[in-house]
Amino acid sequence: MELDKTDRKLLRLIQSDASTSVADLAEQCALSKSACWRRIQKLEAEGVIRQRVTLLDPAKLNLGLTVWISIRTNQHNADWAKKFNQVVQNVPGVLEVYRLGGQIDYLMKAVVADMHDYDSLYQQLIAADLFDVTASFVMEEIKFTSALPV
Amino acid sequence: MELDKTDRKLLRLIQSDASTSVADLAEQCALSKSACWRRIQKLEAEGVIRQRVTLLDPAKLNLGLTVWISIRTNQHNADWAKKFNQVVQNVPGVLEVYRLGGQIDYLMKAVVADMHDYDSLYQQLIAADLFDVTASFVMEEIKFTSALPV
DNA sequence: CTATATAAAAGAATAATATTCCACTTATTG
DNA sequence: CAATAAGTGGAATATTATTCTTTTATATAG
Repeated sequence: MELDKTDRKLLRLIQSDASTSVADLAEQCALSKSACWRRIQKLEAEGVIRQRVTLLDPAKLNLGLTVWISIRTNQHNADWAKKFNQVVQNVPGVLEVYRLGGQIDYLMKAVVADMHDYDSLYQQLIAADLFDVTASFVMEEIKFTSALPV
Repeated sequence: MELDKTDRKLLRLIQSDASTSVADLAEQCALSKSACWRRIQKLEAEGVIRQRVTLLDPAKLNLGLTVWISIRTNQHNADWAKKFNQVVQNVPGVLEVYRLGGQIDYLMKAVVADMHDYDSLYQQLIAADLFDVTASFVMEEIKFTSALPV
């Protein structure tokens, strides 16, 4: 499962555009169509390639406000964690949740239409019994990519 | 540019799998192939659909450590902002950067192999003259989706 | 060094899918 | 109601993915 230079090039290309044809990829990677195709299959089978997704414009869907929510809790037990998990998985608008090391216990990304919409999301969250919640609203998206450096 | 129920269903489907065939999508949305295809084209033209990307597994690419970096600055001027922008755009491993309202000025997501790798990223960043930098390492990814609620 | 085995490659053949085209239906407007 | 526009489904065509076969390269034993 070692990735050579060609695998990496292939990954770089498909990361930024999942709809490029195998023929195009093959040409750019100096491979035949079939060799290129086999490499892609292999990368999928190995799990290097996880998923092909379509990215939408949040603003066009009336989700113009992105908010980062820092959470601290005083409930460090399995039951609470389970409940918290349940809540965040089921609240639409919550896109990402991370458990962190350090001061902040959890970091969460959510998209909402406006402040009023945020408030209703906030109300849903505190049902999970949080200790300290701090919201920071996104003023500007300076960089946003899903492309890992390969 | 109003989205009806069928558009929304279509968007939900392609958000989680960009490789579904038009025929499959058409069936699931109770449309003919050509009607379905035309809707997709329209959504692309309108900019609702932004991009189709391939998501890779960071761990398989030796990028097993995700870090969230909070930044405060005392340089609130255009020159500094421009320089900061330049730096973050060009450092690979930095995937996302947001300018926030509130205590924290900027929030940044980066992927690295390990602590040593993080240190070298940190060194590159402070070249941009930052006031206060706090790193929080991701212990667990509890939720991670690019699918907006439509 | 050659013979042979193994793996990988290219290119042709086929299957699947996307895209276009056209005849027809359904809504809209004066 | 007629006229027009907009949209639809299904067949025709073009493009692309996938499989298959033949060839080429690579490694290894003798």
